[in-house]
Amino acid sequence: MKRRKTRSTPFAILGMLTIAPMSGYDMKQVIEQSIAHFWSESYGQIYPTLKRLATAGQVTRKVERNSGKPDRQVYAINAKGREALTKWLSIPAQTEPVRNEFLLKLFFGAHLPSEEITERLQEFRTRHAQSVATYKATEAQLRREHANNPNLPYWMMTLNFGRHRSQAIVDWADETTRTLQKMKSPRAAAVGNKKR
Amino acid sequence: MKRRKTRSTPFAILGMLTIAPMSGYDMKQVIEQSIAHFWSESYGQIYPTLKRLATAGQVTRKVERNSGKPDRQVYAINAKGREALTKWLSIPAQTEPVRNEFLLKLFFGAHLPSEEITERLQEFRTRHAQSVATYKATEAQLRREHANNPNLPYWMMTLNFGRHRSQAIVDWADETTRTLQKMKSPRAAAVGNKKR
DNA sequence: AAATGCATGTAACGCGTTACATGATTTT
DNA sequence: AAAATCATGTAACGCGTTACATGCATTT
Repeated sequence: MKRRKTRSTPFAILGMLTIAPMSGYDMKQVIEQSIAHFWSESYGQIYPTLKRLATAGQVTRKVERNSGKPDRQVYAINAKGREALTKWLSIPAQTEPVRNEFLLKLFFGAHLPSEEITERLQEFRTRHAQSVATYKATEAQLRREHANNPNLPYWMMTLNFGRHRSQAIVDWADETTRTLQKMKSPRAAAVGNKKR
Repeated sequence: MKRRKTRSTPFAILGMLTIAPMSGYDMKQVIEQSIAHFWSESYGQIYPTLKRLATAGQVTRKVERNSGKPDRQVYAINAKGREALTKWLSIPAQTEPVRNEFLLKLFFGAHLPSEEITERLQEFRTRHAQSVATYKATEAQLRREHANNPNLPYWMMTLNFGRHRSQAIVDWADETTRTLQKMKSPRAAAVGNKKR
């Protein structure tokens, strides 16, 4: 009677097909250019899942023959698929267990020289500062290229989420860098000052 | 020659043992009270891993016999274990693939009534607002109870991280709620106003 | 000549969660 | 009387990634 994981992969794939019919190969690229900042799928998931969805009658498959290039198996979502997707969408998302290796290492930071921590922190900050820039650029691009797309508001919301979060992390990193500086400076050692 | 995942579980466990020697059972509780906001381990991982670490000579095991209660297998980290941990800590954390079901559902929000989205968003906001409160409380508690612990600064950093991130999410949720309100109000439909 | 892109798929592997098994003691 | 806590462990299962296999066309 325990809660079982709602394997979300088939629904992620159904969702992608509501944007446009596409092949497994396409889908990998589209995912990387749209939801990569909060979702990922590998070919090893995509191809078998598309097949299973076709068997379940939630998507239809059409073979596109191309001269030279391999055949493309193009999938499209149907009414049954849309129904299944909508049903799943209306179930509140359960919070999945978080695992952040960076924080884990920071938690045990006392076992490393603080210069090294500072370095890692800077790398981390840089990554997220770049993310903020990317989010902004993508927002502008989407507004231009999909102005009348009914999905646009929701796409913007997820981008906005990423931007807010990354910006918060940048701010935290700067604050933490200052903390580390203070820890290194002699003033901070006022209490336990045994040497000198 | 491809990058393989650095299974971090054994190192998380070694790290926990630097705080204090403990049993597998203890460790589960300690993890839940300390790093749960960015890390989790199940018994199914902890027990076998402790055994393997003992075989590898990175931890030592002592049996504590108790009247009535079952024996406790208490593990402690040794020099070899510390070495392995430090080595792992100095490797920059690779960014693991993110998967956020909430954002995935929001991304496909156009398929749901916007009232439902608003509801989910509010639940989400509440969860993170509570997190912020918990982070603050935990920070105060740690400052009191572990004032002279050399790990304290690093523990605070991870808590701070969580607080910043959750606060950013709360802010984003409020902003997004306003966006949803505007979408519902008739003014916003100015462009595509076909009916009426 | 070698690498990259297009395109589909399977097999192997690893990690992690959940369920199950056991059993005494303490709390509700 | 039932449920929760203490305590350890294994087995089964599922999901997801990575590696492998194939092969033509195009780009470097």
